[in-house]
Amino acid sequence: MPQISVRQPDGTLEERTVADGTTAAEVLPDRSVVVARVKGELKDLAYVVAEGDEIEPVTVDSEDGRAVLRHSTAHVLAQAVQQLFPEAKLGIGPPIRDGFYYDFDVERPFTPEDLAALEKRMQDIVKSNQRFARRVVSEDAARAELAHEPYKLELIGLKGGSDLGEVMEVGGTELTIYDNLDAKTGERAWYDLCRGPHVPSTRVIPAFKLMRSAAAYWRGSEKNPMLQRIYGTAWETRDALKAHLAFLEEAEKRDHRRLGTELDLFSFPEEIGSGLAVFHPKGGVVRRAMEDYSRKRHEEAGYEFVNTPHLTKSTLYEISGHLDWYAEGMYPPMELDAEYDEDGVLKRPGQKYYMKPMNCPMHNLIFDARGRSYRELPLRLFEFGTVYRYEKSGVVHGLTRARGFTQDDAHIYCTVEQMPGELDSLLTFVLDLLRDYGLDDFYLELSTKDPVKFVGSDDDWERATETLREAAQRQNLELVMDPGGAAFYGPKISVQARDAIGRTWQMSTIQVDFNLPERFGLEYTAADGSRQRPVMIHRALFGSIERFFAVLLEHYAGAFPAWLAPVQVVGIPITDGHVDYLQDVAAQLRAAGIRVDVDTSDDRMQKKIRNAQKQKVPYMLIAGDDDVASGAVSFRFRDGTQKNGVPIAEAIAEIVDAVARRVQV
RNA sequence: GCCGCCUUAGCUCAGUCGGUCAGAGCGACGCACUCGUAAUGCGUAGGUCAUCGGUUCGAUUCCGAUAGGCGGCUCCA
Repeated sequence: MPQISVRQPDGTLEERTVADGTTAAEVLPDRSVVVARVKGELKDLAYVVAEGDEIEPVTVDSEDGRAVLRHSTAHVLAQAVQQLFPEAKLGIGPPIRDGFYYDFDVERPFTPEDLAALEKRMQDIVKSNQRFARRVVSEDAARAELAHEPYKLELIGLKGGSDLGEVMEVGGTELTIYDNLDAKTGERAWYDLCRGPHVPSTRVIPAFKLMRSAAAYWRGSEKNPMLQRIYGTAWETRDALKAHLAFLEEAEKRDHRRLGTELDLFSFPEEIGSGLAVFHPKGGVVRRAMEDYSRKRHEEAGYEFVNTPHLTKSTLYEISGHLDWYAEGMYPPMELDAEYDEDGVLKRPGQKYYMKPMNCPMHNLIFDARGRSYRELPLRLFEFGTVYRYEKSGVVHGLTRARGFTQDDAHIYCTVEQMPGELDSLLTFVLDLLRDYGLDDFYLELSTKDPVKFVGSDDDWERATETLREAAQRQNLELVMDPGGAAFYGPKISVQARDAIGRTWQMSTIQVDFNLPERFGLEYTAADGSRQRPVMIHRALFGSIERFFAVLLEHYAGAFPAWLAPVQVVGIPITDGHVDYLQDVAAQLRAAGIRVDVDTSDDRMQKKIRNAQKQKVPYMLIAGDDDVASGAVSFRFRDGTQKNGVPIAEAIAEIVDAVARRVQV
């Protein structure tokens, strides 16, 4: 008669004595409970409770509950695939954010028709109410049972190995197989190597949908064969599924590539090349507004502005080491100035020139252009520096992953002692500035040394990492660790921002670098006359202007706050007779620095409103006889509300004020 | 780079199982309309159906290559 305690909905523990053989399902009878947490571990509801267990219900609408639900749905998918494609070999099938996937080795890739058929078969399996039954097996028994599943066998071989965090198959201390048992006959319909846990039966899966199929390398390595992956999503209710699909639709509407075309902001002409954007006049205005404000803030914060070329001899990146680490990601070099004699024999070797993938080496040369004093430090060099990186063809993605982009790049040279203070004020500066652009929900990520890809001493790394951690902690923001995520030359803090619909984007990065100052032999003269090596801090707030532009575009769904909007005001006359009146108002607005157009087309007034609305213009100023008579204009805002008969001077003041305060309207 | 899919007028997309099938809406332009808060009407112009090559009596339609795009994987200093 085990004594157990059961966590109640109000959080308290209830002591209970239960009969031998009592299962978690029996102590947690609520139908929304899919698994139990026992001593911190998730267990099937079929788990037989033991003396001293603390049993906590995990409901399907909790984070863990959904993960279990999705994982179980992945099993249902795999069963359906093997029914429809008996030759399919199983890869892995874990839950992921918002859903799950399962990888299969199949003769041919899945088609959309296959997915529809699979979804139907999955529904049948769900309806048939198969029970998920856990069974512990020995390694030999598992090998025998799974002899026809080469990938599963490979996983069994890896059991106990490291970095299997995501692999649901063999995570625990023992190997288990889950059988799917028919509700009526108890016959085994399917089985899979899996550490579990699972929902008690397929009937418990309330809502799911297959999303897409795509290829994926087995175990994530380019060297391995490609499997076909099917992505799906599963939710605790039909409404939750519907809400998720609505979210995806909303995200699609906000896609910056779509808005870029619709709002005439930028394009990627095929003639120029993949990943290379041109900004149209309207996009150019937004971009300039973004840059101007950033420039002003940087000036105020003590940055000095520099400019550097787009091209350089290979020497520079040999010194910096970038050619050793990142040659793959650079545009191939141009060979210049080689001379040959009549016989084609090389007389004078050429020079290799590269498009620059980073600004820092150039800034180092500026630091090194003359002797530096400790009195100059911290020296903050800032540049909107355009760089070119040869991104692999499959990764180029609109403005967020381009081959040419402009970094708002600065390098701060300071003493070791100045570093903590500098990092502290820098982080505050970064977050304040991002808030001014309308992002206000952040968390920080600390990327630490990659044990393989790094240079410099462990001491330096440790000191820099600690300093960054301390600066991060002072911000009172959530801090997430990213072990091994640093660049080769130093640890990094990145600022992650959540946008209006809850997606997170990596924004600013701040990196400490002990390496480049050494490679470039950077020095300053200290107060005691000795030569010292500065520490270098790399930082970009936007990351790239193009990318930040895209993030803001999606964040605002194209409806920029007035200070960023390409057209801030559109004047809409009721009839042609009111055009001159509005032109006069527009001239006054223009004199106040406002970007304003008057719609003089021969469209009807309603059509002009529709056009301005579709262009997401923050202010429509409408004027008809009534307004002219009283020296006023009428506002229409993007949300459809209106404010009529506003005296011109007042209207101008309101708009100018909203722009100056950078508020959303 | 790898796998799959896609590329028809400025945009969004019909269509051709190889043979008057090159279409629509929006946009642009023109004419009429002069109108109070999300589409006035009529008309005109626009495409060698991504490019190159092959199969065929005949290709936008089938095949191949290339370029570009999309979704993933890998990558992202």
